[in-house]
Amino acid sequence: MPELPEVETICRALRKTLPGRKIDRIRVRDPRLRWPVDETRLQQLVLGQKVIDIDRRAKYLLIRFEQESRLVIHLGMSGRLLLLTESPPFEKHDHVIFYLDNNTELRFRDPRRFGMVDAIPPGGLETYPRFINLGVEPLAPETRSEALFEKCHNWKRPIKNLLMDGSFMVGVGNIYASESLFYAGIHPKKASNMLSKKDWANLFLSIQNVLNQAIEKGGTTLNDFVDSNGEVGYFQLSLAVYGREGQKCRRCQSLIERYVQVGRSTYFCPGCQD
DNA sequence: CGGGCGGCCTGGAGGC
DNA sequence: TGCCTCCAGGCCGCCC
Repeated sequence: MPELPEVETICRALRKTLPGRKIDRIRVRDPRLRWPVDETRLQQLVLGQKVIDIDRRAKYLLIRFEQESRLVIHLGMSGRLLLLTESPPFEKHDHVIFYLDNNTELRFRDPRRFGMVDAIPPGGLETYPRFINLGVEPLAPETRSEALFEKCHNWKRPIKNLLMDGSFMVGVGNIYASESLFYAGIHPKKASNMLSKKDWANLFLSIQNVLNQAIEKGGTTLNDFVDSNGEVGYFQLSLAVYGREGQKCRRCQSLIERYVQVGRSTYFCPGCQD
C-alpha cells in the first residue's frame, strides 16, 4: 500500500540508477491497468529517450527525459517496480517492461491493476488531466499550516475526509491520515471548522513528522529500497493506531477503536483524540 | 456543485 | 480441503 513516503523512497532509489539510461525497448504485456495503457503513446514519447531525472508529484512518479517528455507511473495499491540486471521469467502480473541500454530492465508489476503507466508530451505537465486538481504537497517547503487553516476554517467536513481528499492535500492515504490525527490528538470526525489555527499547526506538523519518519525508515529498512531481487518495495512502519483495534494505546493505555468512515477503516484512541 | 460513496481488481484471510 | 464471502486500498465518476 504505497503512500507518499513509499513513492518518495522509490523515487530516490530510481534517481540513483536511471539517469543517463536510454529506453531501448518497451513491451506492454497487459494494458489493462487503472486506465488502459496507451502503448502507441508510450512508444512515441518514451522509446529511445534518455532519462534525465525522476520526480514525484503526489503519489505519481515522473521520469523525465532529455526531450522533456515524461513517463508517469502510479503504483495504485499493489504496484511494484523491479530493477532487474537479469531477465527472469515473467510473472503473471508483469504488465509493462522498459528495457534499458545497459542490459537492465524496469518492470512494472501490479497484481490488482490499480496502478497506471502513461506518457506526457513535452510541455504537457501543467495540463495533464490527473494533475490539474491535485492539492498541496504536505512536504513542500512552501506549504503553510496557516494557509490550510484559512482554506477550510468554515468547512464542516470531517477532518479525516479532508486529509484524504487529494484536491485538498496529496499523499495522505488512509493509514497516515489515522496516524497523523492520533499524534495531533484530533478525532477523525471532528469538523474542519472546529480546528483552530493552533490545531492546524499541530496537525500539519504531525503529518510532516509521520511522513518524514516513514521516508527515513524507507531509506534504512531496505538497502536503497531495492532488495536483492531488484524489487523496489514497501516497508513496515511502527503504527500507533492503524490496524491496532482492541490493543492498548501506547500513550494512555485506552483501547484503540475502529469504525468505518467514508468507506474506510478508521482507527483512533478515545483517550487521546477529541 | 460539493462531497459521499460505489466500483474497479486480485489475493489472502476467515468461516463453514 | 475447498468454496464462498469479505476486506484492503487510491482514485475516478456517478449521483444525491
